[in-house]
Amino acid sequence: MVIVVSMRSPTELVQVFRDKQMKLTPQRQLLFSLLHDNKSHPTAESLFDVARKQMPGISLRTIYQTLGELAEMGELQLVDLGNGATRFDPNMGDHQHFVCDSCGAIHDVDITSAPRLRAGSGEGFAVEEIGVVFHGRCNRCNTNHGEQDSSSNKRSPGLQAKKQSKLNQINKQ
Amino acid sequence: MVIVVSMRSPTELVQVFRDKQMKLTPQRQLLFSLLHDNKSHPTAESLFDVARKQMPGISLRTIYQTLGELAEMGELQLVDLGNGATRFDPNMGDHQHFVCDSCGAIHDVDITSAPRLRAGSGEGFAVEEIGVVFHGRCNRCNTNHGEQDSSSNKRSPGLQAKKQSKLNQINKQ
DNA sequence: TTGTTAATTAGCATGACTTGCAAATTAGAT
DNA sequence: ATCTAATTTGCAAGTCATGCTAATTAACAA
Repeated sequence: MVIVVSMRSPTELVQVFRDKQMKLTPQRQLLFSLLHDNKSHPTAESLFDVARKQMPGISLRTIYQTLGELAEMGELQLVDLGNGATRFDPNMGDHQHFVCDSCGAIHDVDITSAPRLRAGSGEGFAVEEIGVVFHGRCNRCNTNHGEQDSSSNKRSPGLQAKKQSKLNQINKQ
Repeated sequence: MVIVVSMRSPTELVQVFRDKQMKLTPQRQLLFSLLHDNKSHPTAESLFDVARKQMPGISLRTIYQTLGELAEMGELQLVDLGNGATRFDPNMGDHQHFVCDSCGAIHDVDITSAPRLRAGSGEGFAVEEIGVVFHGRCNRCNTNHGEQDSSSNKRSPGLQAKKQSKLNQINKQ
């Protein structure tokens, strides 16, 4: 049983925006469609690149703006995996993420396969949210190759894992 | 029973550096002492500020450099809480972190109060490491005030929680 | 103590990612 | 068609971290 919970459909979002008296600009509608059912955990930049193909004049600033609004409205999740840029996840279901430290791939992890956490309460904290990120090697990197990623990737690749950014750029092509 | 696992003592680190034929500069030794038993989860900048008082000429670049080395050597942990700058944690014990979304405080959470996770394996991933960050309100913010942090702090404070940076600067004074 | 040298530091430039700002544009109402 | 407030653009600026290199210096040897 796989539960897929994606962001509202573009049509539904149109309604939400109407209700909030927000303008339905073509830029916003384009992003609605690009995000719908999008499981790639895109960054603002990667969405920008895709959006640009359909709407050459669109601004990266607008991408950030709109994504920020959608996040505030609870229509998508911001995911910070501690590496490069913020990821945007239209999957609003209760799930976590697995990051392959070898190829940089990001996969959703069904929260049910991880026991529900309820810690910290003993220490007097009011825990409202728990972020979990799994690190390791994905299926492909684990079986296929022993090489993959020659450079330092053990852990702490220099504080900032710009590795990720590089990998993204490579993967784009 | 509270298990405290801190970084090696300055004296021990001196030995480690000697063994690795690394120079024992006063800058490094100062950082050894500043990090020892440090439970404040400092950023590079905050360490810089403290270090500067004892060694006015020290460079922020050196702080980053040394912290990076210590992390590579497994002497301290890099902690990315998804807000502002990277945190440095000399506590190498198996623990996680609680972040107060109201005041920005960071507290260690004993991993034993959270069930050990072993998820993702079902999906064919080789999980090597799991990062968990608890969000909520700390004791003080929860009881004392209903106000605290007037500005937007609900969640997604604009992708990048520079809030944290501001709070740090305030707290320094 | 002095000299030698490779490691380290300081300082500035640069880079990645994100936001602030103000002028120009435009969706939606009249 | 007009009006106006919301939105988009484009660029400047900010934060955090790293690259680079000249200057400095710890550690070793004579």
